[in-house]
Amino acid sequence: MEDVFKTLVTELGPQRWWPGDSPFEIAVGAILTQNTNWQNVARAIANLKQRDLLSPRAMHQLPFDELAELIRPAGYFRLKTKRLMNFVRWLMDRFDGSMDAMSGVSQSTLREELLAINGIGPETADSILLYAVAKPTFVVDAYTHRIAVRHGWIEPEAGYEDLKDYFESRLPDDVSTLNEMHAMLVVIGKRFCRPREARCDQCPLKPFLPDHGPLMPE
DNA sequence: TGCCAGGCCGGGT
DNA sequence: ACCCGGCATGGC
Repeated sequence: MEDVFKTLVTELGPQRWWPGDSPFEIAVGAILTQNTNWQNVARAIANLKQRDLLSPRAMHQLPFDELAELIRPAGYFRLKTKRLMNFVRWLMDRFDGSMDAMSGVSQSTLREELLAINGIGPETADSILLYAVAKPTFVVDAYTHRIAVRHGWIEPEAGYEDLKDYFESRLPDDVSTLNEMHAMLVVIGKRFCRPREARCDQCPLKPFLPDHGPLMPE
């Protein structure tokens, strides 16, 4: 996996993720991008930013319908409005709206608390932990799963925790590595590992394919 | 034109 | 402990 990491860095260069100017913006993006194209999320975030609503306090006071209308481009907008408000309510109650204050709590405790919020699952929680709070955790997503399965690293039935364990046990436990690794896997996924296409000819990770048999689309 | 995008929840087996 | 339908917009 170290070789995979080095290969990706050589091919892609550092990604400097997550796109976003503040920890709160990153957390909002993590919720909005659930099963959604980032381009649509960017629109929603631009709407919020334009009105100076991209802060915990401002969003906390925003009426449901107004928030819903602004994030509409991100899809599932009524659902995501609830999820954003759940998160912001927790952030205000627990940390007085300060994302920075989150780093004073242990990773495992913070993860449990995030998972207890309705609308925040394992990927969103880990994204916030890694990219907004700088806790060393690996983020699993659809690309991670697809790439790992297609390269024969793990069985197709593998769940979130299986994949998380797979990568974490093979990578150093530091924020910058886990950050870059996930970011680079997403780039690879978008570029070379589309669904329905088993052809990974152009993929820089091709040398790391197992030599036992053809690739099956998950 | 359908398929897809950086999931998660709730109800039913 | 899984399995599935629902949730919604915009680009290709």
